[in-house]
Parts: sequence; structure tokens; C-alpha cells
Amino acid sequence: MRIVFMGTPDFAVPCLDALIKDGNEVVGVFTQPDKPKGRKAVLTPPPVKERALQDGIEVYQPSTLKNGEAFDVLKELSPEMIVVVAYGKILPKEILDLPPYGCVNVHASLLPEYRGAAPIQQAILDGKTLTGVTAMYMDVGLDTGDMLMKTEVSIGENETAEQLHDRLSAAGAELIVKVVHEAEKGTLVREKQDDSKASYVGMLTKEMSDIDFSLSSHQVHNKVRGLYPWPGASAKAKGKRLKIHSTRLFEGSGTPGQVLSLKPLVVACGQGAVEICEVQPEGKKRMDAQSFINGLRISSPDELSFLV
RNA sequence: CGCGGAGUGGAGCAGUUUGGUAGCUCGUCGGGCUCAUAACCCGAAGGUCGUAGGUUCAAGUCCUGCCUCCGCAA
Repeated sequence: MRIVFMGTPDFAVPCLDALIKDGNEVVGVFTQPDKPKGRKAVLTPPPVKERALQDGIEVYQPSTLKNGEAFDVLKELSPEMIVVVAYGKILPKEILDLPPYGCVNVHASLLPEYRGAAPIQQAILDGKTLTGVTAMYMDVGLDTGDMLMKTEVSIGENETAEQLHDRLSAAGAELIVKVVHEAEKGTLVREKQDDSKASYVGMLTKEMSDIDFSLSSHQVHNKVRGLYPWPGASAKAKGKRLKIHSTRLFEGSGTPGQVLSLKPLVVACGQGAVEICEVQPEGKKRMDAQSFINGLRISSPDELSFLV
């Protein structure tokens, strides 16, 4: 299949990789422009660009698709199908209608649930035990097109968004290859999304990092693993912000935010308690909770507490 | 020049203000106690104090340059 691939972050890389290795003719890759990254604001190319360049595939990084230039480029490339995975831009209708096999998108949820920007994290935040990836034809709406194939993926009790992200990404890669094969055979079946069951998730922000210990231990735990590694969950203790990288559900109860024990480090929630396993104080590297306690020079749980 | 924190045995920290014997909580190793232990007791090893230079009788501590790590903001 003659394909143009559109994608940007790590999530999209396995899909591109799989399409290439499957022997498809990837004639061009669209990705977001290089962006400043990190403290030093170094201009960094998106992961998809780096992968594309490995195989010498032509890379296009338009700031917009709406002015017709992108359309002209695509017309020239004349792909049979456009595959879009976490590209981060809306495709205008003229582009959607261009390739004979259509524009296919891989989305990291079981649609119609979790349309939008952060489906992986939201599934964990909601305490779901099952999610997946969905391949669909794109239409003008946001993740509203007709579905083609799905792969279900279970979510582990302590699984982080990062781990789930990687597994969904791999599942998406297998899925898109299958979809291309089916498309070539003409055996794809489209299924309409049930809009009444649809839900949308917005982008993650730093504001959601604060942990509210008055919530249940499950909700706290879900927030920690669902927002890992970005934007991360954090609490306040000793007047300073403390990132909390990982937790485990733990037996115990007390007033929310109260430290129940130092070894292991257990904090009471509105219902139940969580063990805090890995933390990162402001200006410090990440460390296990025991190291954090060692450096505090305290011996009693009463000398430490978390703001709710 | 966006704001800020930090580099001290293997880990996390104190000590720097007021220069003068390398400290704390752990870990590791050896021994003891115990039915047993991640618990407790005794003992030991392990540190060019990020790096280069400067001041000084004397620098982890004071001065200057450099490197590295991290939080916030983008």
C-alpha cells in the first residue's frame, strides 16, 4: 500500500515502524514542527520525524494544513491511504477525501469512549480495568468516524499511564497493519459509533497534579499512576511540594493526609490508605520513600503530615 | 541572559552563617539474640566533601571560573 503517515509523539512511532517493516510504501511523513524542549529550550524534532529519517522518508512539518499547500503536497504524493496517529492537527475535508482508501486513524481507547486528547491517562484516572485501541475512518469531527477494528487491552492494578501507553502503542501498531491488509483485500467493515455513549477527555494540565487525600485511596492511587510520568501527581509536606511517582494501596485508616507509618511510608486517605513508594522533593532527584524519610531526620510519623 | 534548589563513604541528609579531629538515618560485611524476621544488640569496612584555581598557618566551610543534576515557568 502506498501510504502517507501523519503522527508526532512516541505513541505513533511503533505504528510507523510496523507499516514500514510490513513492506508498505511510505512515501511521506507529516509531523509537527520541531519544538523547543527542556530547560535549555533546545529545538527538538518529534520522535516520528527521527524514525522517518532513519529510512530516508521525506518529512513534512507544516504549521497548518488549512492553506492548501499541504493539500498540494499530498496530491503530489498521491497516497492510497493516509494513516494518522496522534498527529495533533485537524485534517481539512479536502485532505480526508483525497486518498482512495481513505484516512485511517488509530486512537488509544475503545471508542466511542474517551474521544479526545488524553484517553490513556483518563482510563486509569477513572479506575478502568479495560481499554484498548480503535482504528477508524476519519471524518470532520473529533474521533467520531466509523470504526474499523479494535484491540482490547487490560489495565493492571498498579499500571502507570506510561506502561499502558507503551502497550497500547504496540497494540496500535499491530492493529494498523491488519487494517491495511484488510483494506487491500476490501474486507473492511465500518461500524458507526454510538454517539450516546461517547465521552470526551481534554488535555492534561499541571493543575490536576495536586493530590486530594480526602478522596479514596483508589482515587489517589489512580491519580498517581494515571498522571505518571506527566504531569505527575504531587502533594505538600513540610511546606514543600513533593512529587509522588508511585504508590500502592495499603491497609489502614486515619484522618486524610495523616502519616500512619514511616516504614513503609503510609498516608491515610478519605477512605483507606496508600503506601508512598517513590517521591521527588523540589530540586531533587527522584528517590524511594525510605531515602526520603532517612533524610528528614525524624523518627515518629507524627512529625510528618500531608496537606489535604 | 526567565525564576529557583542541589552536588559530602553505596542511598538520603546534617555540617558552611562564626574556617580548626567527617556527623546522622539507612544500606553493606562480620558477630550476637530469637522458633523466626524486613525487629533488636555489638562490631567493622567504606569519603580526592562535583571540578579547577585563589586567600590562609589551616578550607567541606571564604573568593572566582567551569561541569553536572533537578524543581518551577514556557
